[in-house]
Amino acid sequence: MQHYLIGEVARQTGCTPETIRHYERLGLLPKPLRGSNGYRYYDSEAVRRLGFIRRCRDLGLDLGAIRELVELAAQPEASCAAVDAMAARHVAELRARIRALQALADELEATAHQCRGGSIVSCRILDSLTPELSTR
Amino acid sequence: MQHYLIGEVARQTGCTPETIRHYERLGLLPKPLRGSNGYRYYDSEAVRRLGFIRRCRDLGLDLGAIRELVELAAQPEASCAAVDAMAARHVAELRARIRALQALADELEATAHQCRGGSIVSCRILDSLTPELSTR
DNA sequence: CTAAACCCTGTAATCGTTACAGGGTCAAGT
DNA sequence: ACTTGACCCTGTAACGATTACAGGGTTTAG
Repeated sequence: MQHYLIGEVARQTGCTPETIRHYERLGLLPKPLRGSNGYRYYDSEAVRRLGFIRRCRDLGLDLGAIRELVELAAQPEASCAAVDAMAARHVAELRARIRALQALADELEATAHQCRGGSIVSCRILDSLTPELSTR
Repeated sequence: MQHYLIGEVARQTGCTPETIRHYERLGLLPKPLRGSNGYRYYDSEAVRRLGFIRRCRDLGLDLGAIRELVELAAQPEASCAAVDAMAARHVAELRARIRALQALADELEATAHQCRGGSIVSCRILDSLTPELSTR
């Protein structure tokens, strides 16, 4: 059975060793075997699990949600519907974030185009970024 | 000349009083006048400036970038091109984030559809979230 | 005259990570 | 053998942007 040092695991998963130790402290990763020198030795299952966590983070899940998933996965008799529901909920959130970012990017781009090479006194960006105040 | 208590400014700009005091500590907002009771009194210029900051935050700019903008705005002779460049840079970042989120949402949605009501042992979501390990 | 709704300061928590200080270990090269 | 460099360890503190809390003072309406 192969084992890996924390640095190798880091390279394989795209996390840093610090993040891996951090996840261990949080209880998201099981405590790995330790050599007589105190080094952590991970098996491929641990690498797989960390890869899962990393990927979930990329998807924008927070560690709380990931913890839910990891715990769900640890009970193989549980219904897949719970996982499915989480996924659906998260997709909805992602779509909402995308819409908001899209609007903001469009807006910023539009205002930037109004301003080319003038001096800042007439710069429209700063003006257009400033919301109207209740003009009363 | 009208002046506003911190709570009124908060309501007008959508920040909390705590955030406003925080910005003052960071030097993003000039120190306001103080009454004999120690209360902060803001004028409409300060409200405007805070509105600008708030709006930039909504746009996804971090406080460092906002600080740059605020300082640029304070030097009216500076070229508008700098502001323009910042805006362009930020739009590019936003677009990249949008693309990534889009891909991830699609992926999560696709995998969720593969899994309806089964038990977790055969759940594809967890599998598909786990990246392929170097199969060697 | 007192209770609610404000305001103040200063400090610490949040989240997910990263950095640092101050050490120990290991493999390769000279 | 010995040093160099790349790794590993622990524990603690920083980051960014806020938010919460403790422990107080002030103002306003009933």
